[in-house]
Amino acid sequence: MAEEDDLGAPLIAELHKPPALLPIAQLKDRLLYAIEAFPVTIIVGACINETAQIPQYLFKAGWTNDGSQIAVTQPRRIAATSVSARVAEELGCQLGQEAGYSIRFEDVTSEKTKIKFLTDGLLLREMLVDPLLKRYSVVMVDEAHERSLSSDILLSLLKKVLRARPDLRVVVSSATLDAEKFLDFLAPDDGETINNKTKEEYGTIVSIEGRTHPVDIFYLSSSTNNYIEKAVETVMNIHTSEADGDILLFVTGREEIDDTIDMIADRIVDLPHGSRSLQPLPLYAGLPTDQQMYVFQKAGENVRKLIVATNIAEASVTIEGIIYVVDTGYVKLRAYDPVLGIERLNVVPVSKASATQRAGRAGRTKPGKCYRLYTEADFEALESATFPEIQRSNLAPVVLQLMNLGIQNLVRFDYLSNPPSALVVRALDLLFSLGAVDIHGRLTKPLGTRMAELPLEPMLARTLLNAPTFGCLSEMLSISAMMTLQGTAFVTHDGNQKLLEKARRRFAVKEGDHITLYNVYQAFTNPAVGKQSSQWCRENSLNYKALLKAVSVRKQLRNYLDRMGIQENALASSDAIRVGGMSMAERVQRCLTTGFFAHAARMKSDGSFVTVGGETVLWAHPSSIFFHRKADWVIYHEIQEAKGKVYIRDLTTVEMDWLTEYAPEYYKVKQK
DNA sequence: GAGCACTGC
Repeated sequence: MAEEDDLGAPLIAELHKPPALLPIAQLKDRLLYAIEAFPVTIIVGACINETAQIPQYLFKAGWTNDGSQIAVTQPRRIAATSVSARVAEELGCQLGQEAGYSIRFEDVTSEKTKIKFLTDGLLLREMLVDPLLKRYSVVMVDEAHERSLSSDILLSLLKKVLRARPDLRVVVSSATLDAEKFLDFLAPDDGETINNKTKEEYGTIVSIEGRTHPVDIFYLSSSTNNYIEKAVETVMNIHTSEADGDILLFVTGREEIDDTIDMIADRIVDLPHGSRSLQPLPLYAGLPTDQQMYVFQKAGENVRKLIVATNIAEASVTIEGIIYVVDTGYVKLRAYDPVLGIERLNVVPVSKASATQRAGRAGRTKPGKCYRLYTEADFEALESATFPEIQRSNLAPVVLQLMNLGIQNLVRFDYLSNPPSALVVRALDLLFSLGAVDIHGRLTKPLGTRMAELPLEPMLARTLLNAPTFGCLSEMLSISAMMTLQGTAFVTHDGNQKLLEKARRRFAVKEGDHITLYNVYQAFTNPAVGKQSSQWCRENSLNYKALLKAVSVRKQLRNYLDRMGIQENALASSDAIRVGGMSMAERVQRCLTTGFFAHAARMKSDGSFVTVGGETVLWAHPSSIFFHRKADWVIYHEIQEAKGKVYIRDLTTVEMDWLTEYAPEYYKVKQK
């Protein structure tokens, strides 16, 4: 590997030091002691084994004898279900008995359940009805180092709960590096006490690092300015000179995956006859499930798999048989511009934690090798952990949820990492303009609390809650459910984009994308048309799994509204809105305006759009029916920048008068 | 004119 090549940057090895292993029995005793003695225990370096074992230790040590439960939160549904299944097996019980899981749409628990795995987002929802989490004696937050929005918020709230409940035990599981930060955050400051405990008495760190196979790390001797070319080079070198074992290559997105696979395909042709072949396979979240399956199938005789993946392979998806990891050192991360309200996807260097996680993917079954396409000095210069999501997201949904939990002052809230105040202010502004927050900064009742309860972003929640007034509740339920699919409804089954566009045209209407998606939902669920079948989806370039999800989401939304006592035909509540002779399309268009007035734009003669203030040039996303058609005023669901161009997605035509009619305050201010 | 990193309720 270390030979000079055209790119002038050979890979050099870092000497590998075998880690010391802590005997499992000793680990158990230390953990049980720590959790007994300290309200807060931070566990460093636990992998799947420990995540499954620790709650069982606690269960067997009597932490649920008083009838309470142990909660283990996960950032992803798949982890909650798979780890709970494993624990149930180890306990020798049926899943849903002593061990179970609870995720959105699926509650596999019973009165007997003692160990409950759930997503961190769902535990946050539980806090609405049980703010002190009284049913749990221990809450374990797994994968805290990922710094997801919900696990960060959960830790803030747990910090408060701990002060009110000296009996509660919080266990935070993190991969290396950040342990001190979590402990500092949850424990009292130096010299202070909480429930009569000093910082030293309040929490402890237990380290169980190094239980996987060793992975040799190689770095470049000098940086490269074309990591894709270097990646192709490295992959080919591994393939021709290293022993058996599949390769996992991390790049940043779909386009890079396609490019890389094309380049590899060109190089494969040059391989000598009779040599082992290389099979490149793409893996990214947007890939339809049937195509993702190839990645998990064993390669044929004399074939080496090369999986070219996004970050999905870093933690969400695990592939057996990976011995070699090639890490370009980059990732695509979301950034939110609070001034323009635009989301961006930026390619940025990974964090040390990410790089370590990526390398670890090579050592799951036996010792492996990781090739980092950057220098050791570059690695040392990386941020230790990924920038927390709370510092780079649209915070309107979070702010709404926190207010509904009784948090009044969002600026002074005790965050694990403070979000930039511009993000908080922007969120409050939006919530105010939607009527969820009053002039005093308090959540309104019932509108604000209802919006917070719905599992929808605020603008969509507001729209749905307005639907009865326009006599289009049923339609808006379907549209809301389809919007949660985030553009995944249509899909190419064989890479044929033309078929997809043809299919889209079959459902398209002149009013725009929302009603087009409504037509898709109607057709899919119609017993005489789509019959909720995968076959029909295939024929219409539709994503079967996504549409099934829409059906579930719609049911759930319907349940929420039923519980709120919201039904169709609440027309009498507002005689200002005359919907009598109005077409259903117009009712939906007007209703959408009441939630998305802040996302209004007008098409210019060149086909681009401008916002009301006229400061930004926008383009219809290629998936919109207005990519090709003319329009005047529209509202859009989402705005995102890609490659320097700002795209708006999911557009529906509106009349300018509706904007001032339904949002007079908002447009009065804007026009000054 | 030509495109979503990844999760979650």
